[in-house]
Amino acid sequence: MSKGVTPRSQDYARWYTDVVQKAELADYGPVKGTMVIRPYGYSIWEALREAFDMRFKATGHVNAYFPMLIPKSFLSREAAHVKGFAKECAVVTHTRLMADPDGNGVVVDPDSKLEEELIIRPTSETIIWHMYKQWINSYRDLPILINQWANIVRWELRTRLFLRTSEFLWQEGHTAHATSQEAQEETERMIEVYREVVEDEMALPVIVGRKTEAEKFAGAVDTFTIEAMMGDRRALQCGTSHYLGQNFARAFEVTFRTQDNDQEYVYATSWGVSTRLVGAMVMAHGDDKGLRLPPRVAPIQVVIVPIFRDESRDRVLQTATSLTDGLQKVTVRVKLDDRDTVSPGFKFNDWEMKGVPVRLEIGPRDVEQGVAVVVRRDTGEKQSLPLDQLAAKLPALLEEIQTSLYQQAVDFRAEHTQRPGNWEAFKTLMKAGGFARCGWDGDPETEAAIKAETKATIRCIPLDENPSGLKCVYSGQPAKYEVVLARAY
RNA sequence: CGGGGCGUGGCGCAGUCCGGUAGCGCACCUGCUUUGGGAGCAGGGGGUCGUAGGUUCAAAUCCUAUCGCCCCGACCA
Repeated sequence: MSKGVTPRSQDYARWYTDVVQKAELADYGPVKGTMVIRPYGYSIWEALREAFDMRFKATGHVNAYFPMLIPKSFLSREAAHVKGFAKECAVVTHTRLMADPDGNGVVVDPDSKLEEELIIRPTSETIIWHMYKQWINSYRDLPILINQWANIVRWELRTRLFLRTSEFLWQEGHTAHATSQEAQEETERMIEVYREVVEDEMALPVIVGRKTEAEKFAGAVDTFTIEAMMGDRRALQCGTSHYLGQNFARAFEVTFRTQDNDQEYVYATSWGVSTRLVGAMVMAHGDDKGLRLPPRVAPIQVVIVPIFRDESRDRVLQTATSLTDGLQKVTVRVKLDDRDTVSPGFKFNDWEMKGVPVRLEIGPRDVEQGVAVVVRRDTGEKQSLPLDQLAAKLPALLEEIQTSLYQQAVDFRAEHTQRPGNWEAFKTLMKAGGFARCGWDGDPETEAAIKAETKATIRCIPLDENPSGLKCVYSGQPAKYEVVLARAY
């Protein structure tokens, strides 16, 4: 492995790819656009999944699993939805392979062609609503609050590890309600859950808002989003929650009897976050030494690197081992790196690349004095602390690092967010990179023109918008909305 | 799908113009010395040069075909 990563300032895209691979988060799969999530990357995903899952359950949801293969006909039900996904669906046409009659290898058995082709889910709305039709008869059957953790496939052209791959892992919540109001409350409840996890656990500040007509989910009435700023000042959509109205209920003919014995279509929501969030953490917190993980989701919070010569080996390792045991008792996720095959210097760099929040160095001198060198990954700051105080002090230090990473991200975003007063200032900002908060006249043509001229999109209409007195940054007309614009991933 | 580029040990590349014993760096293995910021030295293993034809005494190199991949332009968590 060559040393280090490409500096961010030199080539941000390459820096990202370098970090993902060198921190052993993921690797490329053999099929274009596919990704192997390696154990270290997967354990980060597990931490995120746990943080979300406990909150889903606390808000009344249950997990279930629906099939990956979907009859092709299901996709022709909801017009807008089809339009959104048809172009990127993988299709299963045959069910068998056979030995190649002309020589080596295998070929598709032409006799195994399916009568109805199957598609691999690009999202599960259709199959879930097919099932909901069978499960819902009465208002007594509502609400249904189901979530599933699954993989999905979208045949993407331009792919990047975690950010956009042909197959990815995610969570999709699909709920059915008796009233529009209840479904809308659910939509907003879940975007708030997303905000909480991303900000509190991932230390990543987000802007909560609604998507414009052009940017919302195919088939949704209303889409809520959380948007974060990455290290190159571009925006990344980190999670979405959709109010689907009765669109899917109509498409799949899901009706229920009300208390008054009327027949009505069910109201729906869906919401999801994906492994893209792992990429978001890399890009939001990483530096030229690699990853910087927020302690709450770091698979390893504290790594202990022993430093010894032959004659001091036993003493140092004994101290390091008992320190490891002691810290594990205060529920710090700690790892003793006792590898004999690499040097301490290599380990320092290795764990910095992997973003471990705190490193403890223990050498012969430290053992003599009963101390350890404590190094923060976020600031690089070093200090010596007595061994017997570590168990008491480390939990607080980890919380401090968590807060510090969040604050650094908040400050960075603030530095690169402006309110451009005119079109020229806006263009300059978009070219330099950053978030623009400004007025929009609400016209889709204006939105399209802005995108065509600057590649910037309306990331969202923030919940705390206030358009009064604002003018549209493009047309100069009175603003109908206050929006956040940026170039996005 | 339009434009540009590349296929040579695990990874990154040189060699191709001008045919003549397949090389370099990293990684890997063994040994010794090392270990407080990516250790040093010595030795070692590993490639039918994307594939298939052709030209030639001889092809990584020339010719033809073919496959695959990457980058840039219209969509997306």
